Amino acid sequence: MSAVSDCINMLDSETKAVETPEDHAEELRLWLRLLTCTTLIEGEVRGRLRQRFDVTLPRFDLMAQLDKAPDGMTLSDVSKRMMVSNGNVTGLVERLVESGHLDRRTSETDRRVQVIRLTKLGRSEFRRMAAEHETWIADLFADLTPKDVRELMRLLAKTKASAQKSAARRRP
Amino acid sequence: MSAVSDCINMLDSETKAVETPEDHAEELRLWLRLLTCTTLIEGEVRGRLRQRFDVTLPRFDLMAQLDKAPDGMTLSDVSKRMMVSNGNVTGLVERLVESGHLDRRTSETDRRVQVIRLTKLGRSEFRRMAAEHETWIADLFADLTPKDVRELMRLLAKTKASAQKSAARRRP
DNA sequence: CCGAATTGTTTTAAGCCTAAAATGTTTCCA
DNA sequence: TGGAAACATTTTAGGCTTAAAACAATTCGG
Repeated sequence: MSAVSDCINMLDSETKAVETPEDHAEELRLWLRLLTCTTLIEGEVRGRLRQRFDVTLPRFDLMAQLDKAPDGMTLSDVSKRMMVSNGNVTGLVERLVESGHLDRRTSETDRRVQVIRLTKLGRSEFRRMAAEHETWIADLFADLTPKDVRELMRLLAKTKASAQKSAARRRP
Repeated sequence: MSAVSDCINMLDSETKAVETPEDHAEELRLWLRLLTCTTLIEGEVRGRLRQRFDVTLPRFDLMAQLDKAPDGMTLSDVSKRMMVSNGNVTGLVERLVESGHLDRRTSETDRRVQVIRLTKLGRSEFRRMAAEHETWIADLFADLTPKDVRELMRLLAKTKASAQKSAARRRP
């Protein structure tokens, strides 16, 4: 390679002024592996919830959010926490109110807002499921040492921050 | 704590004969963080695919599988690779055949089997999307060092193996 | 104060996804 | 060879999910 092309390449890598097709195969593989892990575990949890408790994963997730909020949450809160669309929450809540697990009421101070809470039934059923759920998760991760867990936590925190930054770059 | 209870606890942890409510909060947090990362990145990729190419993520994923298999794949192959149900693939393929991206034919040697391939259109569109997709992923993971990437790959491989083992324990 | 943005929720249309049952085909083996 | 088991796919019924549009209530700035 000539001195001139060396110089051009150096400029490229320094300034990013020219498009050189870089190799991002490693990041791609990492993303696929991350996705595989999540899909695998999620499918396993979904199946166990259905078999043991005849409940779906989204219902369980919604109840988990509410269990942490004794004073209730608004639908937008839930939607942000669960990272799903608003309309999605509307339907989910509808079914859980119908089955007696949730209580929904319009806020006294802002008539746009719906506040939802677990009912007694909802809370007791959730607690029962959550206890077992925790053992499933422990079993699924059983081969990881405490050090592995710590290290994964750290790297995933870094990953999350990186992805959030990238997302913010696109729509500021 | 008495020597007797020491002894009992030791037996517990050695033999797992008695149920002691152990603390699995760390594993639970790890799972939630893993899920958050995946959901975040998946949502971002989904949005970009829709905006730039008006294509859905499942369609893109299916085409990605086929791009790696020039001789085509059977529906079950695809279903296993993508870790989704058979019926799901049927519908997905239907729509992609309809739009001219896929070619589906019954196997000559086994009339149960459907073999699908990318059409010329499908392949060229996929390659165009994949090139850009790769840069999105690189950007989403941009803050990870090469060492971080390697370490995550290793730990996720271990996680996957652990989860598969746990799943196999349940349905052998 | 009043209209314009903003905010919270629901609706709509389309597609994705699953588990289970049904259908058609091949293989296995007694 | 005949039928049972296994396999590949489709169908079914129901639920999940999204983006975008519509609707309702509040807030904000002039």
